[in-house]
Amino acid sequence: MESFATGFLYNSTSSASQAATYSNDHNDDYEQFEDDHDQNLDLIRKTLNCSSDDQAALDHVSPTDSEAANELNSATGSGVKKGPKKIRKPKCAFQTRSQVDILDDGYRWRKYGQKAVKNNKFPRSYYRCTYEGCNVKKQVQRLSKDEGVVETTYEGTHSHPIEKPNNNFEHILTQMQIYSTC
DNA sequence: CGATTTTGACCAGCGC
DNA sequence: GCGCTGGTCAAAATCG
Repeated sequence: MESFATGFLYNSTSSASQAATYSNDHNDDYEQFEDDHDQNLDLIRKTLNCSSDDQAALDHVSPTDSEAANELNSATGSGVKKGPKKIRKPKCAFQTRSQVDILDDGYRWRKYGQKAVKNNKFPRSYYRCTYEGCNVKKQVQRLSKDEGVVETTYEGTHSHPIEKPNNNFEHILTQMQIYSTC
């Protein structure tokens, strides 16, 4: 399996927006990164290191920003009902060029949903970390405009170490956790 | 047999 | 108010 980080999307700790450098209309931009893995990591570092006021608005993700960051009241509550207050969770997204949808990042995930999304022929999958007490979620979606690109959105912060620390993608995540506020 | 995936239903937010 | 859309639940099915 080979995967390349191709672009960071946004950090939703704020609602400010800026030019959608990595929007679907710029898929050609990915190609130049394929030969240079270090450059990919540098790109991630640069983007994650942006202040929380920076947010690349990706049109098919950002509209759900505010509500997607709800506190996980449902973990103990009765199903779909949500609490009265919204607590925004750190959320970051990036794109990878990969043959597979599921990037093995070393954590154990359980799929809890899948939805067809607008303007995309591929469904979006919803995963939750299975570690007890860890409420980290992620969304995985393949771009219809470029089937080789998988967009992964992480929400929350793991409260435990990686369970399978010998994967190639772990290195990228390690980099991300160092340089991001997520 | 426990863990995970699948999938239809439900709910909330938003725009019109 | 209504319809659309995204996010989640939970029962059933499947897997290891």
